[in-house]
Order: sequence, then C-alpha cells, then structure tokens
Amino acid sequence: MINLTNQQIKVFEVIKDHVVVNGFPPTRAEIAKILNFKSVNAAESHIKALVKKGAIEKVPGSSRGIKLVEETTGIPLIGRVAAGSPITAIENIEKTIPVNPLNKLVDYFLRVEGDSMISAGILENDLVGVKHSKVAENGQIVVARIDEDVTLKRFYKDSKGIRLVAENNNYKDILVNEQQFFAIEGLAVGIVRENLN
Amino acid sequence: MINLTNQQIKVFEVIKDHVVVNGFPPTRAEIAKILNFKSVNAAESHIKALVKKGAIEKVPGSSRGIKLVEETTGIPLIGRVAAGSPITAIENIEKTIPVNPLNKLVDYFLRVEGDSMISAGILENDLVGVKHSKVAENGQIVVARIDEDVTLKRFYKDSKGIRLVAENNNYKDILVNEQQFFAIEGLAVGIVRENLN
DNA sequence: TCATATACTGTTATTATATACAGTAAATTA
DNA sequence: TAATTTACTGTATATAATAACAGTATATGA
Repeated sequence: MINLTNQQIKVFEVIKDHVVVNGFPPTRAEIAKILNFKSVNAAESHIKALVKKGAIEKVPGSSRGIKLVEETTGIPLIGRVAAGSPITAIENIEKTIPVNPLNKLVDYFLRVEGDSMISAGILENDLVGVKHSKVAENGQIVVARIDEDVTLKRFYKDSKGIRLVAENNNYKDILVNEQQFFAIEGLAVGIVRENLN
Repeated sequence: MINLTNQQIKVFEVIKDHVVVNGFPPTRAEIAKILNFKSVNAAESHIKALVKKGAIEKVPGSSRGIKLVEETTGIPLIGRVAAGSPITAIENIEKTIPVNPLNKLVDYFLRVEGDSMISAGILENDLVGVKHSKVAENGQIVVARIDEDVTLKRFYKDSKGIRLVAENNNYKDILVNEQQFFAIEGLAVGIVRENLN
C-alpha cells in the first residue's frame, strides 16, 4: 500500500473506520457525505485510485463491495522517533505487539466503578484485566470479595489481619473482621482504557 | 444469543462466514442462494428472528446492514456480581469483549515516558493507543510534534495560538511559537497498562 | 385448542447503490 | 510542453437490495 496521497489516506481511513464501527464498508454516497464531497463520483474516483494502488479491492456489482487488503497482524509499537521523520517510519517500529498485549494473562475484565483507585491511575470505567488467584502478596491490587461485595483494592495482611487499601485519600482502609466472608477473587494484571478522547 | 434453532444457526454462520471471507455481510439474496432458499424472504424472516433473539442487529435502509452482535471468542467482561455467587458464574458475564478492545481504532502504540499526564491516569510505561490524525479538538489528548520532539499532551488552540497542556502541576504549558515546526501526529484513543502487579 | 413460532414460496414497490459519462481545474511527471 | 494524475462537480441510469404483503404448512407451547 504505497504512495497514497493525503486525500487517498483520508478516504481509506473513512472506509476502515466504517468497517470497524458498523461491520460493513460504506457506500460511495456515505464516503462523500463524511468527507463533504458534493459528488458521489469523487468517492468513486478515489476508490479506483485505491484499488490501483493496492490498498483495497473491489467486488464489482456488489453494494459496499470493498475489501481492505490484508493488514499486517498486530499493532506496531513505536519507540524512539527519529528526528524529522514521520512517526510511522518503518525504522522506528521497535516491535509489533500482539493483538491484545494483556491477553495471555487475563482471565476476565471488570469494569471499574468509582474512583477509589484513582491515585494508582485506575479510573472509573477502565477495564481491569483480572487473573484468577486465591492468594496475593502484600501491596498487590486484588479483586476481593467481602461477604457479598466485590471490590478492587490494594491487599495487605499482617498479624492484625487483612486490610484493603484504596488509592484515594477520601476512602478509609477496609479492615476485614472475623465475622465476614473474605476471599481473593483474582489479581489485577492490567488496565485497558477505551474512549480516551 | 440464546435458543437459536438449527436453521437460525445456519443462517447466522452464513452471515458470519461471509463477513470473514468478504469483509462485508451478505444480502438476503446471497443468503438465500447459499442455503438454497427459493425466496429471498426466507432469509429476511430468519434475519428478523436473529434480530429478535439478539444474535445480530439490523441497520434499516442500508444494504448489507447486518451487524454481528458479538464475537464468541474474546475475554468475558463481567459486570455486576450476584450475591454470593462465584464471580465467573455465567449469569454474570455481561458480554464478551473483543480480543483487544482497542484494536479497532488504534494505528500504533507509544510507550509513555515520564509522568506529565499522571493526573489523567496515564502513567509511565503505559501503552497509549494512537490513531492517525492531523487535526484535534480543544481538550483532546494528542501526540504532537514540535520540531524534533514528540510529546503526549492535551491540545488547545485559540486566538493566541496553540497550547499543549500537561496533566501534572509540575509541568508548565507549552506554547508553540511561529518559528517552530508543529504537527499533530495522532489522537490518543486508549491506554493499555501491562504489569500492574 | 388456539396462539405463536418456525420455515419457507412468490411478488412487488421503493429506495439504495454502483458506475458510466461529461466536464473543470490544478498539480505532477515525462 | 504535453500527457497524466489528482481532485473534484454534476447528471443519469441500470441494477442491487430492502422490506412489506400475501400465502402455505408444520411444529410448539400455554
């Protein structure tokens, strides 16, 4: 997929995003509307150019018959950035990270409610990747159950008992008493935050 | 996606396979042809049943306007937790999130250096998912280039010029002056944090 | 047993869509 | 300098496609 013009890149992005968001490619009219073309043929022409350059394939006669040509698997991780070069210059790609960098370790995700872990950089609505575990070491962030409540806190255990500590000064430590049912459900191993902007 | 009949499963599979193979969903006529229905309305009826049962969604008025509701693979997202039940009880699994929830929009990841965005919950060594963009709206977190430096900051533009704002009181705003080369490289669309514990 | 769901055939109106053709204008390449 | 590419506007049309309507027949559940 070489030497696309800026405008062609825009059209390609519109197609790609449409596929991601809607599950199917856009029509010429939809592309034109998104990019404020007054003629659907503007979109058609760009599509032809993209086919010619190998960025997409057409399925003639089919509505929405646009195929995105094979992506390289995984998402590039870009580290250092060479002076003046475009940030995606191939020389700058350190390695490619797997489709989900957390995948290997995560058994399930929990959606974070509230701001009790905000000082650890864990915000409301973040997805916490959790790995099953019945045990934890002091200071680890765990998913813990106290009776019927499940909570995300830092775990501490000493001679005085078990303490669950929030990362927010507005929250008091939770001291687990003997009468309560307590269990560690798992260890927090990662965070995913969607919708950053 | 519950209680699909055998025939409904077949139709669902045809849709799914078509999306995988061709990159866009089939039309009613295509479904009918594959399954040897003599009437397109057979496909239409099955689609309505699949919508009713929550296996797919329809985009009315759009050709090929079929959305697969969710992947069967991926990692379960667990929401509310019923009293006393084990956290992974199937009843508690709200939905499954894709292998990488950020995948759709992210073009590349950048490893965060420094703590300038700490108040936004972005920590050192987090991976910031970036989407290519040359433009941004006020307040968005962007990857910006000033001369030869690339930085992650909140973007503001007004009559006085462009301002890049850190989320950390120890950092001053960066005011871009006329002599400098400035470009937005992309928008931060998500965060992945590995090695939480 | 009566309503509802399943599983189709067959037809048709309306709209959605691809795609060709005719231009204009500017930029790029040979 | 001429040819080609890029980047559109504008029009037109055949066909692709949705979606409603009218049936038939069997199965299932209340």
